Amino acid sequence: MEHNPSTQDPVAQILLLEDDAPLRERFARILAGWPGGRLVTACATLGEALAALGKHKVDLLLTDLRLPDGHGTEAIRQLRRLNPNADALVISVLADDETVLEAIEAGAVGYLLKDADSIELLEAIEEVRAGRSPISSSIARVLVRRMGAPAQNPTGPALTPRETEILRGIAKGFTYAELAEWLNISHQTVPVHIKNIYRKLAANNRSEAVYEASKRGLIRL
Amino acid sequence: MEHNPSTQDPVAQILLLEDDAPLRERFARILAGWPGGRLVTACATLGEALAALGKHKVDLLLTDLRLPDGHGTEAIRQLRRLNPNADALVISVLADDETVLEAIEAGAVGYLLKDADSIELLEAIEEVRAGRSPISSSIARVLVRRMGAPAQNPTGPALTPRETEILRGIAKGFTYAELAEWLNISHQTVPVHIKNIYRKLAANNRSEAVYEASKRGLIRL
DNA sequence: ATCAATATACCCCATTTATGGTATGCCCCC
DNA sequence: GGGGGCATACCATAAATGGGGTATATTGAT
Repeated sequence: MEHNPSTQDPVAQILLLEDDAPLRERFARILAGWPGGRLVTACATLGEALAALGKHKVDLLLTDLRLPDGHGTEAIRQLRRLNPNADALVISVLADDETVLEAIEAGAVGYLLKDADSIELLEAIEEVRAGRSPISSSIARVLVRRMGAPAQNPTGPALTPRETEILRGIAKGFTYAELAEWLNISHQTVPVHIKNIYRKLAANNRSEAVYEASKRGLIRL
Repeated sequence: MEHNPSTQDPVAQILLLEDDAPLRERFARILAGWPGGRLVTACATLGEALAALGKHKVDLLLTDLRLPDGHGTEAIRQLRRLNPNADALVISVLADDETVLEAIEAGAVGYLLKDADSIELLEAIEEVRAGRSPISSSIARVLVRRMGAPAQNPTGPALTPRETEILRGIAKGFTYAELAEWLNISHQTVPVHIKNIYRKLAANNRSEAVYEASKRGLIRL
């Protein structure tokens, strides 16, 4: 994640999307007194935000997720369609896996949980602008759980080392013959392992096996 | 990630693994004056740590990654083999994707970058014990980049909507016939799309296509 | 000492894929 | 109004795969 100061506007054009009026105004006040960015608009609804995104160049979107007329991820998606270099920072009370993952997938690079200790908004914005990802620790846990240690908690039957090797080979598109040569075994033995893999993964063919194994964290792509 | 106070020892048994003597001692001193945990041992090498893990019950591992005789992820793996409920918190200067992902995969739930502002060790430990994931923002960016918005930054040639649909079907193991029925098109048309997919992804068969597409973020598994 | 799991090897055959063509209708953009 | 990209459809054939057997050697655990 290179940062090129020449293409990076030193003063960020900020769009704020937050339906709670007191909070929105609080954020707006904080931003008003901050030289690092300019608040383009403060919106209370998704509709307003989508309209505003069409009218103004926005570098940074600060957004809530649960909105009266839709979901903040829509604003994130629209932002990144219009300007792939723009960043989105989520500020939400929602912390369930699905919501968090959807926001990250939509393109959010930061995610602050709206709770407890007052949010260090400007600090987080600076982090984002510097190419880092400020994320509340509860939210980070979702990502860690999602990415991490699936090898320790395999969902179904475990694959033997040999099977894992072969599975990796399959994922890379090797044919039976190539796998046999690669592993220095008979081209007759390869399908045996593969059949066992299919049984364990409840798959019926190569691509489904790759899909299943990847979903279960047995291989990393 | 439920937290059950009854099975959670209120006083964490902590193993510290850090090869840099001054830092190790600094951490040890911090832990010594902290009622929330007990420092079982402070190790300087992977070997010592692996031995210590065999001898003592450890709830929390604080570890560096680059060690004179190996990699801290090995200690994490060993820890989690012995006690799947134990947590690992990485403290390292390393921030490259591969290192970070390997540590998370090994089972680390927190990752503090050893830099700049003095590490808030106790705060981070408390976060970990509370089931959260303290992660430095530079490190979090690695996770976000890995999980997020690849659809916005497709690496190679883009797939058409139809191709994407078919690719998803392939990943799920559908045959040509099933795909044709699913999409209500001729079973003759399916291979045409698939050929185009192969060309765009530089793949030669189904599993390689799934592998490539997943790596490029064109599909999410 | 035995059993279970793993890895190895071979055979057969129906089904599925991969690859090469050619061709038409649609829609959008310049 | 023509060009480009997309989706559609068909044909033919060689290669690869999937599923069914059976069998042996090794190894680690009981």
